[in-house]
Amino acid sequence: MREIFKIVMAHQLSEQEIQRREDLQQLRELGIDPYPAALYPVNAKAKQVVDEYNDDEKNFSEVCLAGRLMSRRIMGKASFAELMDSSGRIQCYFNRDEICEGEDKTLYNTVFKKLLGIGDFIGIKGYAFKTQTGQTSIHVKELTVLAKSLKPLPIVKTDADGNVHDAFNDPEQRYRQRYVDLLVNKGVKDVFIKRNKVISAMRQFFDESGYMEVETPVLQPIPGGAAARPFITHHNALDIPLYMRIANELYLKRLIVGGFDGVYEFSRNFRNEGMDRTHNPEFTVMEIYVAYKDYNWMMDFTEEMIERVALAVHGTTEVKFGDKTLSFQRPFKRISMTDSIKEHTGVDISGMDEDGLRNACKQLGISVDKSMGRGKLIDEIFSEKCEHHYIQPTFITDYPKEMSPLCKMHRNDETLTERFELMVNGNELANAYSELNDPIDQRERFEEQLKLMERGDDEAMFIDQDFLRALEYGMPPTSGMGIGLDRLVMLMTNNTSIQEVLFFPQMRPQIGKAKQEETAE
RNA sequence: GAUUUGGUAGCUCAGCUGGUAGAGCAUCUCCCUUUUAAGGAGAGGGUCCUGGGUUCGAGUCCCAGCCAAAUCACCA
Repeated sequence: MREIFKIVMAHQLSEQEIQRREDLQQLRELGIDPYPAALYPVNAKAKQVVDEYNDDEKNFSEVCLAGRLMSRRIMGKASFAELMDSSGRIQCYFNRDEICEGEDKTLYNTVFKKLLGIGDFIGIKGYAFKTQTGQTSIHVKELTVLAKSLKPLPIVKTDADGNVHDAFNDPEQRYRQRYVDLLVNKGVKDVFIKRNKVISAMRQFFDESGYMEVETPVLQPIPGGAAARPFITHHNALDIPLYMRIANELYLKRLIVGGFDGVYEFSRNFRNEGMDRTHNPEFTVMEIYVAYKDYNWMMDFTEEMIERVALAVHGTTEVKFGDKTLSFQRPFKRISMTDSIKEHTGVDISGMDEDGLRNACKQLGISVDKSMGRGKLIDEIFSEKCEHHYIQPTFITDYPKEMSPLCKMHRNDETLTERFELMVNGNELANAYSELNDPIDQRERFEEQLKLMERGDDEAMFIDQDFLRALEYGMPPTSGMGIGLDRLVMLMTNNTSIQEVLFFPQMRPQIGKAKQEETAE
């Protein structure tokens, strides 16, 4: 904290920042509070006026708007300016003798022309009209300073042909100062509005279906439900280590044991692993568990959910992604993992043992190591040779048992599990099971994970004794599904970087200057 | 973690084989009552990411470091 504060203090003010501080002081000297406390009685939005103003009706005859001043064209006693509020921008016309009715022209000549600048919040009262060039504008009768801005905003302009001039496009600055990015770059806000639509569409679908949104612990004594490296923290009063959740699966299943028919959670998960364009240390997964269902039912349910999401965001099931068009119209293609591998490699893995698989991998040019068990080997073949073929939404079903320690054994084949993953654009989007509810089988699966851990697989799962105790009380047949929300939003917003769909992606702190300060102390 | 590319004014970017730091927008001053990516004219503004080195001289060349992006490896 202190280090960050020092960076701010050490920062030297630029010419423009000094100018703005002087303007601020002068406003105060004129008796104008640059940060007034009183509410401002806004009665319209910029977009509303632009969309709904009618020159014949002369509606919006007493309009009151507030927002940031985003551009000014000052021409002597008359000026045009752009006001931006949450809905968009509208042009405003200022006339010296109309905003200053008496002899004193200070409000126009000094306050508006000299002391206000781009980025400042102002309030205006006036009436809507159309200029000679036909642009809907506000004829301003009254101007109020609402908040002074001390830093110059980047000026991004779009011309008549849609070309963007002087874009604020350095990704580092855009992510570190997302507030600026949101203000000046068109389309950034849209991504997050779409993200919100994705979430609402899912929530609405689940609620309509009668399932309940729940909250489960983020701080967990045993990080379970997935194979990943957790963040470790410490609770002082209890004097125990705690882990930030890597998944919420085991807690949601405890709630099914506790008698709920269906529970879901938008779960912020944390994994202490690498970062790249598809991985942020914290990310969001939606998980849902429904009693008395199986994975076949869940495939139908997932299809419907995704179709509804696409419709909510785009109004159609056809979604452009890069140079592809993805179709989220039901039903999606379904293929078993064994058939998929057969189709793309010609190898039939059914009944093959660990050595056979290891040889198959070698023949296919896939590198293997000693820690890999049967499941991991099959997974390697699939991800190397098959996964990238599935561009359109496709369910891959019936994964090998060793890869799925929380999943129920397949009803027709003991070496498989009742699991599916949904592949879109060559990547995994969702993952679902007929959940394992046999407590003795579950204990054995955990013990196998323990062996994998001993062989050097650092992703193997920990044994959660309390979860096993819950299963021993009895869990009904249940199907569960998890979907990577950030990944889904990426697909729905045509983004290839997770940072574009998170407001504040994780960044390494900038400390260069602070270090110098510290050594000087 | 590896490789590649980049970091110059508030923003976007030039800056050649090493020789006084440049442009557009923004800012400031002056002029101007319906303009529109930018009304007209003029002026000011720099820790060239940081620290070393080579050199008479480094934004430029070399070394180390910091930050970011892209590609690859691992995970969702």
